[in-house]
Amino acid sequence: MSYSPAISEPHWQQAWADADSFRAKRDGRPKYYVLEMFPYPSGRIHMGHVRNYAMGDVVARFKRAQGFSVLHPMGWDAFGMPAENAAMEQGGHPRDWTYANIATMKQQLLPLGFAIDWSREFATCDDDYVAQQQALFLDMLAANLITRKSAQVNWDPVDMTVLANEQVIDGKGWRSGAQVERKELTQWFFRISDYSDELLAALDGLTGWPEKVRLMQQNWIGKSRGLQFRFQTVDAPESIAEIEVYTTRPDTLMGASFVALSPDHPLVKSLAEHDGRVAEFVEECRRIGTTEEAIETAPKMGFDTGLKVTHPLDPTWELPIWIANFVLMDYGTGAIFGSPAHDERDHEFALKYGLPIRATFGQQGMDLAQADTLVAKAPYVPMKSETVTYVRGFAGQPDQTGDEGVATAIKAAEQQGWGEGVTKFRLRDWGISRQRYWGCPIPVVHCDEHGTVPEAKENLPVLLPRDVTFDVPGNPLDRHPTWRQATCPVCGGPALRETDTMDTFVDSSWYYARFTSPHAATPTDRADADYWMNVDQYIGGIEHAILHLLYSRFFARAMVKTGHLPPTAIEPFNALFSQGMVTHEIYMTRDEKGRPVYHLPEDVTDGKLADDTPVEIIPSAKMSKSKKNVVDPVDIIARFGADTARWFMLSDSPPERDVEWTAAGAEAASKFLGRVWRLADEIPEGGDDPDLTRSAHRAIADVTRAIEGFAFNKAIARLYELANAIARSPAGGEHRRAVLRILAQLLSPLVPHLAEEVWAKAGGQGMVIDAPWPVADPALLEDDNIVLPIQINGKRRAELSVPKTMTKEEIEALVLADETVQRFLEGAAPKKLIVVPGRIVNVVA
RNA sequence: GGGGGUGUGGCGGAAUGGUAGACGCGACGGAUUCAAAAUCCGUUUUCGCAAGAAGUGUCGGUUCGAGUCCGACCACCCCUACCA
Repeated sequence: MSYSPAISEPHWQQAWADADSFRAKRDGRPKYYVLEMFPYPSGRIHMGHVRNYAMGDVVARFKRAQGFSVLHPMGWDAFGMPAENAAMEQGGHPRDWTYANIATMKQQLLPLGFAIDWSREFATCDDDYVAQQQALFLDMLAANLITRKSAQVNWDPVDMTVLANEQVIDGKGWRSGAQVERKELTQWFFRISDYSDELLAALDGLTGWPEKVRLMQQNWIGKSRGLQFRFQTVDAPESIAEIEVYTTRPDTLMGASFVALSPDHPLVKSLAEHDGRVAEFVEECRRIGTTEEAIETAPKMGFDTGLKVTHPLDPTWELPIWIANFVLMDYGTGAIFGSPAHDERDHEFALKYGLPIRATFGQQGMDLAQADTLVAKAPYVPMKSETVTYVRGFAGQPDQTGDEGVATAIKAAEQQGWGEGVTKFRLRDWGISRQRYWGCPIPVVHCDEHGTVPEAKENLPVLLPRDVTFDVPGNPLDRHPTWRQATCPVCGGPALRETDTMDTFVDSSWYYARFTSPHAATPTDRADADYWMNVDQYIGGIEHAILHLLYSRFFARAMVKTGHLPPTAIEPFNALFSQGMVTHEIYMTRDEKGRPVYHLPEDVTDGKLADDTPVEIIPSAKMSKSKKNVVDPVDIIARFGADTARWFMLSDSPPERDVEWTAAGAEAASKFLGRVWRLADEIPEGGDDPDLTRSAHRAIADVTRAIEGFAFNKAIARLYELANAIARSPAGGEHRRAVLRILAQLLSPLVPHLAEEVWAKAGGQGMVIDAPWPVADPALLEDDNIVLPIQINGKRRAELSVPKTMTKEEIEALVLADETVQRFLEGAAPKKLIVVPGRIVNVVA
């Protein structure tokens, strides 16, 4: 008989299901909530899913064995554009496409044997989830966490929808790849920027998060301290009497040589109405901003309005007002003053348009002429912590650091009453309106009399109409003959429904909370939320380091404010782990025109195709359909079983790093698991082997530590060692069985099906999944005799086997008597003799 | 431009400042076999027959002792980017 995962894996999965082993229960035990980022139902699972969920499963099973009440749920991030795209391309309905994909993927996921509480499963497109998300929306609206404002948005002309800034990559839509246009629309916004400071400050407390992710969030929030003030214009139309600017370098104000407005600035719009050339220039900026290469190489472009402002420190000094393409409307006030001496962009702009370049400071000790020379060809931008000499300063000592210069400049402006120190953030409000069908409808109506009115809670959910088509671009909700017709909850009169749906990031911003009570008639059940929150361990890809995690942190705050989560859940994820990708070599040939043709791994043997054509092997990259370097988990499970896939995904590479899938590695994993099975299948008679007991206890200690430290590759290395030790050991009978039971327990989080087989064969009671995690006996972790390496001048030259209890003096005597040591010493006494008990000896000759 | 990270055998990777290369892959040798697959047992950092010597990107430093700590440099990777 031999190991047959195709039979045993479904058997044990059934046994676990029969025992309802994975249902999360609120009981007296301490709880543990482990969550992996839920998948988008694209249609098939891939190796990345296997790796992600295998890691979560190890944690879930390990904590379960340690006596925790474990919550380990699974769901589907089910709204989003691919469903609509599929409907456009192949016909059909997004809803049908999505639920069919969910069914397929669930059938692919189940054979992996994950310890998931499937009774909590939901999809974000379920009517129930939509209902609770809308209830949450109304509560947030009432709590002033949502606002509606007109905003410049990124418009994707292909998908006919608005994109968030972060969904625009190099000026193109992240899904469609189309050039993004600017467009003004009234949008719904979550007021995340109200929480900028708090979201930033709270990062310090997230000690269970990778430093890297915290840093990325910190940069994204982008806090800066600067001065805000108004320039008075000279002889300008009344509508532009003053221009408000923001600067982080107010200390360079005496080097100002121009004021520049963003092309999107409201003042520019009013100027454009009177001056066709302004309108033309703005138009040109927009064109440049959205053409192919422009983003990288965009030249500085400016337009002199001919208008002037007066300098706040010298009313007789006038500066020209320009419009410049490099000034962003989204940041600060959309207007700046240019100080070319100490800013690269301003310097480039000044050189191009012949504007003056005047230093405000130079290297320490420089006089005015030297400083001006210094900045003539290139700007001087030292670290703000560096001490410089101000030659055109207006506040503080001539010699001070940039930081001091900024602080004293702000102070002076405030004292003189013409400006104030302000803190700005890069983080902007989160626009959630999408002109799409397949998303959660925003539950408001527009009434002629009462304006925009929230839908009444008793009228929820506002569900999507099913009878829609996707034969033309744009939002089918706009075209629907009756869906928009609604009743105003205030006056009962006729009203029109909002046709925008929510950004799908909204759906994933609170699903972790919903899992604590997935069937509650409110967004959460407080008793459940209080018990299960927070997520103790969250696991997912680094690609969500900023958006998803930041939005989730905002939502947790919003849910605390609206009473849906306890205040302790304000940071919802105690610990975060970012796992690496699954990669594979790429196999390529070229067609007659030299274009690359990619080949699937299963079509390549020994670097050749079936017809003997050699393929070019390109180094590993993330598995992707376009490069055809994909391995389908379904095929691997069919061939080797789930445990092999799980084992290989966790072995070799550290979890945070990329892992390369290789056929040889998968086969090796399968071979090892077969070997373990045979070890349990053929248990010889024989006696005890104390060395084996020691090996087992060392393995318990090491594997436990490795799993706790997310070092699954190291846990696996120790399990190889234990299996090898058993194979070599003369132990037999009950002693061998006892050690095999320990092996089964240690294997169970990683390869749970095989572990049950081994447990059963080795005479374990019940199922290994119900056995408490073993604890190592400290007395068995060390040998009575230890091998002490002897270094001479720091190089290992000899070794000494001594009893653990031997004293330092006895060891010293033995070392000096050692043949090798004597040869090196050549009769002389050692300069120094260092004995680190139980560790090492170093002889300094 | 800014920020972060990583450099260890043919490969993936181990090493609380204390025997560098655990464990695995691959390779090589052997056993078993009519033969092969599977399985089992060895060897496998480099140079050297050996004794031995060298060795963790480069150069320096701290230390009895450095892959690990400090400084400079080189290379590669990732993120981010006109943020005033």
